[in-house]
Amino acid sequence: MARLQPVRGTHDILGDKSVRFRTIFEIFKSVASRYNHQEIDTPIFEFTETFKRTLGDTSDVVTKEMYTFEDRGGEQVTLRPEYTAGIARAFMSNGLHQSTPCKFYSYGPIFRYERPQKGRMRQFHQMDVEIIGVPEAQADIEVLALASDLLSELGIGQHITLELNSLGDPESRVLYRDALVTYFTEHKSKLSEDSLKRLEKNPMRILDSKDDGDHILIENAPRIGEYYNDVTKDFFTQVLRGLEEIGIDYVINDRLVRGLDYYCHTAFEFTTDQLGSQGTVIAGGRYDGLMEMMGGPQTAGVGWAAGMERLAELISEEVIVPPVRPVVVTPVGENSQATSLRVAHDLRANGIVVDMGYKGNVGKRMKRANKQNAVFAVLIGEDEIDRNVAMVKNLDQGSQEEILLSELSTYILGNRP
RNA sequence: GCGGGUGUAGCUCAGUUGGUUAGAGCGCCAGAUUGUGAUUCUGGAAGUCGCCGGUUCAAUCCCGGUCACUCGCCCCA
Repeated sequence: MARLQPVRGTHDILGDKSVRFRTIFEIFKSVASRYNHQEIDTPIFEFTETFKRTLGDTSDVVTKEMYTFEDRGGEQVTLRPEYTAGIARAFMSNGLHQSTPCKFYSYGPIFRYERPQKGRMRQFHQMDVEIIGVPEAQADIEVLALASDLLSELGIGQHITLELNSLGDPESRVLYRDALVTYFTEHKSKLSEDSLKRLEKNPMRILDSKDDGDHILIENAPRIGEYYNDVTKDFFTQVLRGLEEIGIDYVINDRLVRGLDYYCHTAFEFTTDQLGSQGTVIAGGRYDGLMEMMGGPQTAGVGWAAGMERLAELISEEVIVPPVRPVVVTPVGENSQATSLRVAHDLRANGIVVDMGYKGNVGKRMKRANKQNAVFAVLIGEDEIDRNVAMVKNLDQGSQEEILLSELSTYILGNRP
């Protein structure tokens, strides 16, 4: 047993979990399609450079969380730790500058070497949405609306808060960052150990600190809003107006920052208090600087990623689509095997979900059918074969009646709940 | 990478202040019921008490290590 375990931080998806995943993805697909987003599937691994370049050499993701290895040809490759870089790469590889705007959605596994805990795994799944090539605020609004629609269709909108911030355009952002560094450097002695490190690597992260001592300092720290230039103010206002126009509630959180370097302007998180300390369910923002950072032409982009595992814990039971209940064809006696096989095949050809009672006496097979949550058991014995009928038992009601084989699928299609 | 908790049957968990054959419920298998499920009754299988080492006449229990899970920090979906 010892080694028959999944690798640490990975999980099998089956049974109820699988049903939840399926439901969430179907809803996601339908909402994304309504916004005219197209599906894109990029490889689950890329050259390590692709992520290093975009995430920044000092980010935690790059320094300690990537699954990186050398393949047999000596290439350094990495299992994707996020979606955006891969999609941006695909955008450039396929020369899509010609066909902007590009609106994509995607879904699949993501890998991060982290210490597992509630709501955090080493292999997990994200759904991703991107609009590339639209520098206007309408794209931000649309992408937020898509997220909001998704959450409400999953039946969890009321438990979730949209937190929103503007990181400013590059000019504002640099000014603010400098102001922060100056401020915190003056108060270095009072900063927590973790925040001292942040001061070196990612000063804006200090605003996010959970340390009580830091909180007092943060209270009096410069506010990002004071450093917005006109471009930033105007852009942010457009986003907020747009959200109000379509009735999406938000809370401005000027402490909301981003770990990744390529974000600017809008940054947002949809959060809940129902998942313990990993409360972010969807997160994203605008990344106009990304493509240039990767060596391509300047191209605007905005998008988000949603954590499937986290959504799966929240999704409302009413929304979950249970698997289709089967009809179980049950041969009675050796001589009815062939006919049963033919009947099952025929029902399937008519689009009915059919399973077979494979072995045991009739009692055994009925028990089996019941356990499979079957709607009908179709019993076929020599008796029935002689008269070209089947005994169809309704397992919910306990009633049964003989049906002509030629009318079997019509009967089932017409009488199933 | 750092800190806390847990590890007994397929699942959820009791239990042993160290002492013969380690228990329950659910589930599973079989029978009551050889052409009729869900209820009921009867019986059965199933455990290297996570793994390695130490202490002891004796360890599932105590000690050390290790692995896994879990909660939190860092960080993030």
